[in-house]
Amino acid sequence: MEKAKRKEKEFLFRRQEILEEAERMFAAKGFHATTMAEIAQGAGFAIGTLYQFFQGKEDLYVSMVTEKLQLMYQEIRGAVQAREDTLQKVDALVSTYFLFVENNADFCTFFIRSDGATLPDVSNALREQMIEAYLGQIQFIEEIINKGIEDGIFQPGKARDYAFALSGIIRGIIFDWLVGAHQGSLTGKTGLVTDIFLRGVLVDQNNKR
Amino acid sequence: MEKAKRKEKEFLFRRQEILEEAERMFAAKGFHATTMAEIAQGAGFAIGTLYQFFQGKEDLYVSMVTEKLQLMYQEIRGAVQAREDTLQKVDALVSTYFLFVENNADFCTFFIRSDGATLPDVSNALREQMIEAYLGQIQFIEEIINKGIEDGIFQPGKARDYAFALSGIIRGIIFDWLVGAHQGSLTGKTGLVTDIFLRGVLVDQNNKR
Amino acid sequence: MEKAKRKEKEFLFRRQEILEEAERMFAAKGFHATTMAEIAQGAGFAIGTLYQFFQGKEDLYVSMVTEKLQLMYQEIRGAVQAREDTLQKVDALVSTYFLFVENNADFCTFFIRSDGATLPDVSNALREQMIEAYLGQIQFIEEIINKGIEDGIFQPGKARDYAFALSGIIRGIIFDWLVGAHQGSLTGKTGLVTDIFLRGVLVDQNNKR
Amino acid sequence: MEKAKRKEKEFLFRRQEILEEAERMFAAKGFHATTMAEIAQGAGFAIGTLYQFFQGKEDLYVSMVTEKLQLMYQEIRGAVQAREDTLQKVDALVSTYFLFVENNADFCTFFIRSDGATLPDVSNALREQMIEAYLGQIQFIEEIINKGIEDGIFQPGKARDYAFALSGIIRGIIFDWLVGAHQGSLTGKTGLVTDIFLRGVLVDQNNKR
DNA sequence: GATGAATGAGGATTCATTCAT
DNA sequence: AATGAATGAATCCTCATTCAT
Repeated sequence: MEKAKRKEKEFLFRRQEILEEAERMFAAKGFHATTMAEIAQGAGFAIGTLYQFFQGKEDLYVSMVTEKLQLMYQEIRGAVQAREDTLQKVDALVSTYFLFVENNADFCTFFIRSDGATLPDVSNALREQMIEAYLGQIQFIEEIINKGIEDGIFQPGKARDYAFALSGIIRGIIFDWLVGAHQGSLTGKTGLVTDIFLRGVLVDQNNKR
Repeated sequence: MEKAKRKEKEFLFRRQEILEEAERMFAAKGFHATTMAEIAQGAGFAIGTLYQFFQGKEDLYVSMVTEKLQLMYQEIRGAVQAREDTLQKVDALVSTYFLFVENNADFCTFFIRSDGATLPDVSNALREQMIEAYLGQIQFIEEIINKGIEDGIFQPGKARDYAFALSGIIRGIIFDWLVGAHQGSLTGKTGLVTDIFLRGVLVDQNNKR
Repeated sequence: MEKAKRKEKEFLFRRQEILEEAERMFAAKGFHATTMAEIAQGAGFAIGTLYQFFQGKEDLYVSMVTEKLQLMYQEIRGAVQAREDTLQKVDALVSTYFLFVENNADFCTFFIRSDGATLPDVSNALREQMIEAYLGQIQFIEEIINKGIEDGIFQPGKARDYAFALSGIIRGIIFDWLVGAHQGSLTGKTGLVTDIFLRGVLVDQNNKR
Repeated sequence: MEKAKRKEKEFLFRRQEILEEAERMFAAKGFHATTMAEIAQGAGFAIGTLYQFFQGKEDLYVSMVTEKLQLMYQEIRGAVQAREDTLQKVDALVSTYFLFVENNADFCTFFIRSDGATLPDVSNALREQMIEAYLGQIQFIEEIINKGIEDGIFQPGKARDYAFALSGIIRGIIFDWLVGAHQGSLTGKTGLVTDIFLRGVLVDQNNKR
C-alpha cells in the first residue's frame, strides 16, 4: 500500500514538527508558562490539530521529553555496544552522553539537571515513567560495570552504587557546563570524568599518573 | 523595648509556621497544584495574612526552598569547618549531606533531585538565585579540594571539576536512596562515596585497599 | 430509469440508518452530549457523509424528532380515521398514542415528556416548528371533539380546551408509565383515560357507571 | 451576633440576585447558550463571584429551577391546605397553579412544558432530582384525591392515575396559554379544568349542568 | 459520492491577589 | 494586624463543519 505508507510518513513528520516546536517552547518557558496556542502557532498548525497527535498538553510534554531521552539513551547504548573493551565502553558512555548534551543544550538545560525525574507539576504516573527510564539507564551502566567486575578490573560488590556514582559525576560536569554558558568543550572532559571514576582524585603515591 | 522584641519573635514564629505548611504542601503537590488558600488553611491563617509575610506565592515558594537549602548548606559547612584534616572534611561533607537528606526526605524528594536548580515554572530571576546558591555550595567544596591540593593529597588543576564530580556522586547516591523507598541507611554509604571520589573504582594492582 | 430508482432507494436507506443511530444516541445522551463523530461511527459512515444527508447536527436532530413525531401522528390519525363513531375515535386516539409510546419508549422517554416542544438549546426557528407540529395534533383532536359537539355528545364551546385537556391527560399517564420503569400495560389504561375525559372522576349519584 | 446575621442576609440577597439574573438568561436562551459571563455581567458581579455562590453552571441552573419549583409547590400546598373541603382543595390547586404560571410566565415558558423533568443535557443525577420533585407534587395531589375517595365523592381505586390526569389537564391548558401569547386569563380557566376533571366532557343526559 | 484530517471559535473554571472592614 | 469576599485574567479543550483527495 503506497498510499497508507505515505500517510503514515506524513503523520510522523507533522508529529515531529509539533514535538520540535514544543521542545523549543517548553525549554524556553517551562511547562505551565507555555500555551497550546503558542505551540500550535509556532508549528504552523491549528490548536485542534495538536489534539489529533497528542491527547493533551501533558501528553505532548511527556512525549517530547520521553522521546528525547529515549534518543539519548539509544545513542549512548549504540556507542557503548560498539566497543568490546569495558574501559572503552565507559569512555564511550561518557563521551556520547556529553556529545548529546552539546548537541541538545536547550533541551538539557531545562531537563537534564532534573536528574531526568523532576516534573513537579506533571501527574505522578508520568513522573514514574520518567524515573523508570532513568533507572533503566542506570541498570545499563550497572551491566557495564558488572562486566568489568567479572573481568577483574572493577572492585566487586557495588555495581549499582558505582552506576549512580558515574551517572552523578557525568551529570555534575554537565550541570557545570550548562550553567556556565557552555564554555569550552564538554566532550573534552571525557577523560577527566573517567579518570575520577576509575582512579579517584587522590594523588597515587606509588603509581603516578 | 520588650514589646517590640516579642512582636518580632511572634512574627518570626508565624512566618515559620507558614513556611512549614508550605513545605508540606509544595512537597506533596508541587508548585502549581498547591494553592495559597490551602497553605493558609493548613497553617491556620487567613489568605490575606500570608501576604503580610510573603510578597506572593512565588516569594513564599522561593523563601521556603532557599531557607531550607541555606539550612542544609549551613549544617554541612558547620560540620566541615569543625574538622581540621581535609579528608575528614570530605567525610563530614558527605555524611552531613546524607544526614540532612535522611531527615528531610520529603523536601529532598521533590527538590534535591533538581540539582537545586530546576524550577521550570518559576521566574528566571528566582531560578538564577537558586543556581547561585548551588554554585556557592560547589565553590565551598572547591575550597576544600584546593586545600587538599595545597596539601598535596589531591591532584592539582581540576578543583572545580572535582567539586562537581563529588557533588554529582553524592546526588547520584541520594537519588538512588530517594526513589528506592529509602531502603537502608544513607549515611552508611558515606565511606563508599568518599572511596569512589578519592580512589575510584579500579582495582589497584599495586596497592590493594 | 431503473438505476436512478435504485440510487434513490439506497439514499433513503442510508438516511434511515443514520436517523436510527441518531435516535439511539440522542435518546441516550441528549443533544449536546452526542457528537456527530459518534453518530457517524455508530452508523458506519464517515463524518463527512452525514453532511450529504443532513445540513448539520441540528438538522439531523430535528429531522429525527420531526419524522418520528410525524410517524406517531400519522399512526394516530390513521387509526382515528378508520373509525366512524366519535367515541370510538377518541378511544382509538388514546390507544394508538399509548401503543406508539410502548413501542418507542426510548424516544419518548427523552422527548414526549417535553410536550413535544422543549428544545432549550436548539434554535428558536426549529422550536417553533415542533410547537407547530404539536399544535397540529391538538387541532386534529379539536376536530374530533367538534364532531362530537355537532353530534350533541360533547358540551359545546370549549373544543380547544378539551383538546388540550385530553392531550394533557394522555401525557400525564404516559409520563407516569415512562418514569415508573414501564410497569404494566400502557394501552390497558385507555379506558381509564377516556373515562376521565368523558365522565370525570366524580361519583355520579344518578347514574352509576 | 448582629454582624454574622447581616452577613448572612447579604449573602442570601446576592445569591438571590444571581438566581434572578440566571432565570432571565436561561429562560431567554436556554442552558447551553447562556454563558456564565453573561449572567455575571447581568447580575453586576465578576465571574469568579458566581463560583462563591454556586459550584458551577449546572449547579446554578439546577438551583434556580429547583428553588423556583419549590416555591411553586409551596404556594400550591399552602393554598390547598388552607381549605377544608376536598372540592375546594382541588379548586385551590388548579387556581394557584395557574396564578403562579401567570406571574412567572418566562420561567414557565421554558420549563413547565417539560413536565418538570426534561433536562436533555444536564446530568442524570439532577434530572432524577427534578423528576422526584414532580412525583412529590403528584403524590400531594394523590392525597387530596384519596381524601375525596374516602369521602365518597371520587371513584375509588385510581387515585394515582387521577393525579396524573389532573396534573396533565392543568399542564395542557397552561401549555395552550403559554404558546398562545398569554391571551386571556389563565386563572379564569380554573372552573373549566375542574369541570373536566370532575365531570368529564360528555353531555349528561340525566343531569344537566 | 465518500472520506476524515484539519480547523479554530468559544466558554467554564481556577486561583493569586487586593482592599474594605 | 488580620480577615476573606470579590475580582477577572488567562487557558485548555471540544467538536461541528469544511474541503482536498
